[in-house]
Amino acid sequence: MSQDASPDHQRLIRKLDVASNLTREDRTAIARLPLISRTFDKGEDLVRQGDSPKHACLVVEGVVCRHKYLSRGRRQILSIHVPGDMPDLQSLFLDVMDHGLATLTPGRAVFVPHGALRDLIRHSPNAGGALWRDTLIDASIFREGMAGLGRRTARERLAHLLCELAVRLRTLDLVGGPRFQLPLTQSDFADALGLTNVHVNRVFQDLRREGLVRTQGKLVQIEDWAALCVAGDFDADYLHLRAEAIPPDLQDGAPVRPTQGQGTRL
Amino acid sequence: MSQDASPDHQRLIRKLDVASNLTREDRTAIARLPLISRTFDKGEDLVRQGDSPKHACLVVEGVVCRHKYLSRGRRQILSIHVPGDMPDLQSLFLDVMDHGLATLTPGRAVFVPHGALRDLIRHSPNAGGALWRDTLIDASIFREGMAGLGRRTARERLAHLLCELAVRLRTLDLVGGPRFQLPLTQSDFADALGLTNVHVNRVFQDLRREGLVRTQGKLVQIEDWAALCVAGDFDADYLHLRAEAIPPDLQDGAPVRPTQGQGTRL
DNA sequence: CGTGTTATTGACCAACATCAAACTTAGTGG
DNA sequence: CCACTAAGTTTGATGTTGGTCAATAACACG
Repeated sequence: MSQDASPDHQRLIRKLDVASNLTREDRTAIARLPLISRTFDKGEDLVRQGDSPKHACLVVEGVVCRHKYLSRGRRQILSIHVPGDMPDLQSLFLDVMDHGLATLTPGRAVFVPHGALRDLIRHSPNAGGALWRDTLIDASIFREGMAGLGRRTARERLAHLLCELAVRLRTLDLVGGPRFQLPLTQSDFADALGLTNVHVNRVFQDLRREGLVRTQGKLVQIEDWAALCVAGDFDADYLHLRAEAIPPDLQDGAPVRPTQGQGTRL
Repeated sequence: MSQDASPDHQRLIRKLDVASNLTREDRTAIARLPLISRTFDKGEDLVRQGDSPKHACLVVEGVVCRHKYLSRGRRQILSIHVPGDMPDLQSLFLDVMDHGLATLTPGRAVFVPHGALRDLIRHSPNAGGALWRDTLIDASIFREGMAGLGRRTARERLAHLLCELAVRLRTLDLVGGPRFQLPLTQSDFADALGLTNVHVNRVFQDLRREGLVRTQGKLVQIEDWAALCVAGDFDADYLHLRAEAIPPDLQDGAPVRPTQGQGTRL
């Protein structure tokens, strides 16, 4: 790890390290990024649809989501972000935000000027690759989200989301074990899963009754990791984690999906 | 346009030009990419989930889709690709395919070795940026897809998809006007929209009855662009097209969505 | 202790799925 | 040019998941 990196820089380094290999030089360069810190209440907008931000946002405390509003007040949460994530990195190349960024809990974010990121990319192509790769993993998570919203049942969707969050929190060292806690409301889950809060509530009751999870208020604890993976049809491949970054306690449990083909086709 | 670029190269240049500004040098560099051509029947796999391709695929004829298979034979089409698209560009940085690539019609694709693309990125950072931007627009389309699958009705989803395809085909000069033809089956639409073919059929009948579209066999013609945009809650912003690339005949009709904020927030 | 948020419950409903059959259309070969 | 076939479209009857609405209960926080 870089010796002189601030805790906020460390978060970013750790995040990129989970999916890409960073050199010592990359870390040093990242540690030099200027960061502008700002705290947020729950439910605040960090960036709004239609904005043209000049900074990229790095979450350092709390939970943030990307979301879209549709006609008739409908809302879809596109992704949920935890400390280390850069949820609007795409703004570096896409001038106008096609979605908004909002907090789901109180928290803190730091903002990196686009110019500084461009310099980083220019001078450290490898770190630039890590950033590109991060945006590609983002897209992969969206794809998995599409598959879920399009074809999975409510129960599968909820179980799958819980599995995903468990893995992501765990790989970022944000929680101690497969039992993690996440302060989201059932309405938040509903907006993320394309369901209503009422139905999310009922599905949560099912999962509790079957002993897969436990909830206390807004906190969720996974009780039976393997069963939850099965219930959610969960396979972590789409997160594209480096093998070394996957915590051992989460490595099995993911059902082996029948691979449809091996080897490269020209 | 580059003088010495092959028609296949031209397709790619045109595609990147729709969203990014390419310099003359970029075009020349792109025109030098080695391409390996291959024709395909309908329903063939170009790349499979789990593969680790060493080439990126550029569609030059026909229609291709990215898709995922889930348990119990369920399938979700993630995106539909037309000539000019590079549907697995992400494989440049993500080693293992988290989804498959298959043809929906007979067609032809050319394959670009990853090495050649890496060279291009290294020597033409601007062209590299255009590629990165292309993958980011990809992600934006996924986000819009998530919002649709999660929160839009069957009717809105179908209308929206037709609008999107119309704009993309039009900006790539693949069709002459807002009335375009697309040889997809209703089952293809169903897999893309998270519906059943039966229900897609019924929604198509509604749209025809109301005079929004016309179908003959597998061909779809848009009859009332403005009304279809309204029916699909369609706003092309998420495609992140350069203003100059938007064909005039499609510029209006998209409903103005109330912007929720202006200006950059720090 | 009050007040606003979140969770829970129940009755009822709508959109879309399922299943199965019939009908069209586009090719294909004789 | 016609019969044959396979793929795709259309229709109807029926079932299920999850939505809607509205009220109540449980918390959390000042």
